Parts: sequence; C-alpha cells; structure tokens
Amino acid sequence: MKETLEILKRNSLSITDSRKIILELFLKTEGALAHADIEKNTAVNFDRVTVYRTLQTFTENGIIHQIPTTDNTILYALCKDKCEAGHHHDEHVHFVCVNCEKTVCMDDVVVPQVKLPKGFVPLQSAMVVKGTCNDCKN
Amino acid sequence: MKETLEILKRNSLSITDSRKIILELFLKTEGALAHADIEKNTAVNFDRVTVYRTLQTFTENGIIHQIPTTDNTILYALCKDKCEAGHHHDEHVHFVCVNCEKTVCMDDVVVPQVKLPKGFVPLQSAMVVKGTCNDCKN
DNA sequence: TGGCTTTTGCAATATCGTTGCAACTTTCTT
DNA sequence: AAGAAAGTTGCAACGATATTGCAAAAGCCA
Repeated sequence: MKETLEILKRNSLSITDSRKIILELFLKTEGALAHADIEKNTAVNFDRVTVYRTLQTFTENGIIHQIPTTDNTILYALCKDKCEAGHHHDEHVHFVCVNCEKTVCMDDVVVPQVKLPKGFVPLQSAMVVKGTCNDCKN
Repeated sequence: MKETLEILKRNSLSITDSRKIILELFLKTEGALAHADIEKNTAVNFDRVTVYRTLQTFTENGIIHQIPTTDNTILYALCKDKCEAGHHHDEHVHFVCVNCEKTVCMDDVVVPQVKLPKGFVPLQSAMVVKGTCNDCKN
C-alpha cells in the first residue's frame, strides 16, 4: 500500500515489516484497535514486544492516538489529517457501542469546550460516548 | 463515621471492616483513587483481592464510579447525590492535572451533549480534561 | 446464642506491559 | 554495490496487575 510507506517516510521512520503491516491494519480498520486485536490478527504474528514498541513509536509520531477506557485497556486509533501535521490533538469524540463493543472515532464531532472552575487551565480534552452504533441500532 | 454506615445500609451491604475503611477513605479523599492508592494507604492493609472485590461491589451499587484513563489504570471516585439515588450517571467532567497528577471530579461541570452522526444513539458520556489544576497554577 | 449466608484471605494462575541484550535489518556513506 | 553505523526485532526474564477456587472467618437474622 502506497499510503503506508508515505506515512512512515513522512515521520522519518525506518520501513520495517511490522510497521508496514500494523499500519496497514489501522488504515483498513474502521474502529479502534487494542493491543490484543493486533496480536490476534492472523496475518500478523509479531512478538508482543514488537507490537508494543510499534504502537509506542506510532503514538510518539502522532500517527495514532490513545483512547481512554474504563476497562483497563488502551485503545489506539489512527489520527486524521490534523494530527498528522504534527500538531497532535485528539479532540474528537470516541464512540463505544455497548452492543458490538466496537470503538469508533467520530472525526467530525469535536469535543466541546467546558467552563471549568476558577484556577483550572485546560490543555486537552477527551470524550467517550457509550451507546448503540450505526450497525446495531435495530 | 456515621455517613459510612448509612451508605452501606442504604445499599443493603453487609457491614465489614474493609468496606467501612475503604469507603471512609473515599469520603475523606478529594480526588479519585486507583486500586494502588488504596493498597498503599497505611491504615488499610487488606488483601489485594478484597480491595478488588470491594471496589467492584461499590461500583455495582453506584457508590463509586470508574473514570477512563489512557495509562492503563482504572480510577474510582465517589458518586454524588444523583448517583446514590440509584440512577447511575457519571456525567460530570473529570480533570487530570498534568503537574501533580491528581484526578478530581468536577461535580458541577456537566458533560455537554454532542450531536452524533445518524444512527448513533448515546446512552452515557464521559469526559476527561487534562491541564493545570487549582493548586498547581503558579 | 446458634445456624445460615456472606465475605475474606491464601494460593495458584492468567494477563498485561517493560527491560536488557544479542542477532538481525534497514539505512547511510562512500 | 559493499561495508559500517544505526536502528529494530525477538527472546528471556521480570514485575505489576487482575481473576478464580476454596477453606476459614466474620456478619446477619431469628
């Protein structure tokens, strides 16, 4: 995939199998991925450590971002245009479906500003909405 | 502490040492607590398993709620009046200080509604704001 | 108080994430 | 294109975190 290489080059990262394959997995996945999802993926069979380090590298370079969860896992999702420019924001809403358990990024839904008590200075906001997704609304 | 017993009774929970002491810890703590914080607390020295099970019981009964994080831990904080009535919402904003690393509940700051794409039905929202807190603003 | 129910703590196990190090790949230089 | 330098991978070991079964202990109710 051409886009994969472009992204890696743009971030001055060595082109390696694990990076290519894991990045492609993100590119063709709609929702967010947990570390376990990547390991489970049959086509990919890298060492756990490699997956951790790859995710860390991608996060540091603003290629993916982390999504907060309450179940003691970290989810990762691709950053869209804004992030890739280097200015790393993940200020869009994340949606977790209570039925199919998928997490998707709503890139078009911006996290609204809230008015904080005196003395609190906001730097970054994250928002996670739980509910029923598009595919499960029946 | 009288309030401790009231809360346990209201939820039809047996009065045990661990529940009393852990609940009191929440009542006298301003910010959120991680499992580790409770174990570290010198006055409390229960088995890890007991702490896990106590937190689980409290969560199920709407006494405390979980706060999503990106660092692979779960934070717990007391639910205020609204939750205790049985109708479990944790629809207030959580603030994480990037300096002192404390997490506090902003019970007065309500998570705003966002407009979701067609087909997505929201049930519950969580919002975490990172920044500098009241005590660290210097 | 006595008996039933619930909770606790121990032990064992599973999962998750990190670090050091040697072997290997990629990239750079000429 | 070949060798050197730099970066990456995989293994092994470790540490932290979380879960389950079961016997002992504590709480609850009559």
